[in-house]
Amino acid sequence: MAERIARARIADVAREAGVSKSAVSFAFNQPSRLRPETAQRIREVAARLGYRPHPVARMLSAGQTATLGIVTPQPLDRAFANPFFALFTQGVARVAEEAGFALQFISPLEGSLDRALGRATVDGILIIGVGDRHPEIDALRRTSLPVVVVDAPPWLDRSALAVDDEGGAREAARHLVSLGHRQVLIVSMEPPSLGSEVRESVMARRLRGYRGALVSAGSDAEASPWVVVAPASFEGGEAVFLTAWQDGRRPTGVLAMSDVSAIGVIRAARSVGLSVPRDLSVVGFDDLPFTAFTDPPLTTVHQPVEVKGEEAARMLLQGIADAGSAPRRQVLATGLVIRGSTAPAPAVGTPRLEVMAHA
Amino acid sequence: MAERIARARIADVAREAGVSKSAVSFAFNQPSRLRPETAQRIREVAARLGYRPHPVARMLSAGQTATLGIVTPQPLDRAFANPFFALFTQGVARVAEEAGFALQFISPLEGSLDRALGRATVDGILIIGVGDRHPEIDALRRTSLPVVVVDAPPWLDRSALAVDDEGGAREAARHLVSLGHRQVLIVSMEPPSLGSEVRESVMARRLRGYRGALVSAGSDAEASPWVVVAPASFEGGEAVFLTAWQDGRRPTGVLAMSDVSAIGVIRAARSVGLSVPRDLSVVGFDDLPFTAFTDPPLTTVHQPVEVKGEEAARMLLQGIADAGSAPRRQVLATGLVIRGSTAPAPAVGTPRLEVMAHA
DNA sequence: TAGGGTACCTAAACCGGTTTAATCGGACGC
DNA sequence: GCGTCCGATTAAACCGGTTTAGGTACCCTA
Repeated sequence: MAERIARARIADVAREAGVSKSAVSFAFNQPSRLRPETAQRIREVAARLGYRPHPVARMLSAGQTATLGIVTPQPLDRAFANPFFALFTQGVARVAEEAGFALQFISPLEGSLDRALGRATVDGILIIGVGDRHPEIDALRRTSLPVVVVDAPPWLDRSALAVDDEGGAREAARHLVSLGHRQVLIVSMEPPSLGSEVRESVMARRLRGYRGALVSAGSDAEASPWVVVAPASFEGGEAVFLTAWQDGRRPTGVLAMSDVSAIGVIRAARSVGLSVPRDLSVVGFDDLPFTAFTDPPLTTVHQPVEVKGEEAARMLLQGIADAGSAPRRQVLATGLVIRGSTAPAPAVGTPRLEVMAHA
Repeated sequence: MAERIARARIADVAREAGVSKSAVSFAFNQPSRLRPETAQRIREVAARLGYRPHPVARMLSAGQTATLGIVTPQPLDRAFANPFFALFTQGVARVAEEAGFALQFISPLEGSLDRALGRATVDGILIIGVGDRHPEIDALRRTSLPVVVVDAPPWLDRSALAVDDEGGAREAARHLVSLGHRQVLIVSMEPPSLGSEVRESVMARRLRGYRGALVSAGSDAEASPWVVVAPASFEGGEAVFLTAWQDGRRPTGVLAMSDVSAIGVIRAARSVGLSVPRDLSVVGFDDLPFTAFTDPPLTTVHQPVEVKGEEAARMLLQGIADAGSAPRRQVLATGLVIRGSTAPAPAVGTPRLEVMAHA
């Protein structure tokens, strides 16, 4: 029913107030150019008609949108399935809002990031989780908008922000090694999209860290069949551990590249009768807030996710404000947080039997 | 340095291809109106110049933005602090993307939702968590855009979507009562903004459910000094329980209006030497995915958060597509999920002493 | 009383597209 | 041989604002 009243335009206000369009515009943007009474009268008429300048029109003539775009390689619902992304967004949002910028999410439209980008009304782009071999990387490169690349190798002439993935991963692996673990399963993350090869991605850097520490400890991981891939989600971690278990893998430790998959692994481990951390040690990555409350509390690699979001937003805002500014690069520190999901490796030979007894 | 190349405009392509602006536009939107070779040539020139139609200009003449707006009464970083919001967003995103719509978040700009709304370039608005006494409710009411109100009483002529908050809360309270709890602390949520009175808000409905069950069981809650308010966050729940404890409150059960504050309560309870659920039973609300993995697993009221997002998006899309359609109202079911954070109330008199012994 | 400011307001151009109405040349029918 | 219709293309209007360049009227000064 609700007789949708057509939105009042500037011309309506002008006619009603008996002035020109320009006068109406001035009344709002440069009142000093009008006689006070005139400006006042115009504002009253505008209020009466419920007039609001059309934001799209304003954007068009202003040539800017006051909006930051966050590009993800996955559909948005999948991106938000990892709390990591929400946390990162928090950081971005805090800085963006402070600067009066809105937030828009840009995810592949009908499978195409390129198309999505073409439709995005933003002043700058924040790219997260897109490997440098992403099939549409060229589309992203071509953009004339300011860009900050997060968690990926810096592109030519673009600002980049990352964390010390390799160092954090190495620390995690060393921790397991020092606890006596030699049979270690690495749970990598699913590449964001099919065909996107991994060269300098987050996954690759963490893997290097894990491997470096494991190999130098003489772990079986040097043969590298112990790496499995799963989506960064509870279910992903659960499924991948179960599969590995069925394939006959009997690790005493798991290095997961995300907290959510680590939690999934723990659930799966329990379902096959393993006790964490007695039979199986699990290390996550990210240190999301809830990992301090899980059962057991998760040992994980901390990375400053919110700060990463804040800093990325700041870099981008600067790139927008000062188009000529040189690209900046920044790497934030990571560090292992030891909680309750890791313990000394069980004595060789026993875990399997013990498990059987439990099952 | 990166000599930012000015974006190619339609006029540039037209000049370069030796045709009119209209021809260029047709080449992309109605190629049938052009001779095939002409269209092809124009497209080649466009590709060479890296031309992309300016999305803002397109929006302006098209009169639509293909974007859904999500309005929150709080700054975005605070909204995302509750995983509930990310989960809801997942649902919205799934449906929106499928329909080719982008997502924009609208939060108070410089404290004003009204101003933020005026700047939002969206085709429809999804409002979540805004009570009907919100100071800027009128600004929202006046919007000529299609609106779906989530988790709030329906406004005149607006579609609304909610869950059975009262029923779920009642079930939670009855559960505690049936376990013998009579000293129950209710942890409400902080109202989204100062001065926004609560009449038919989520908080009010849940409170009614809690109280109804408690009062009929003869709990002390009828005097109602046992309701405390906290932000929906880990820290919020933690702080509020500690304060209540210091004020001399000695509940045997806690009914929290969000999972995150419930988890915070559990942490606080432990810090004063209580064991959950032996000394204190805690019930959350929302049933966020991670609550199945907490220590102990959380007993909580399930609400279909993602489905709520999906359904809200669907309702809104329909309102956009069919402006004349009648407003719809929908209420989704809730239900208690009993896990490990609730247990029979400790025998009267003992808990306090036992606690002391622990501390 | 003409020239120069100043205060106030308007006409018109512009932002970058889309769309409707008009133009032009050639093929066709009678 | 002339009117008509059609296909291909363009000019111009439009979306709804902002902004620049004027244009009046009035006052002050020489």
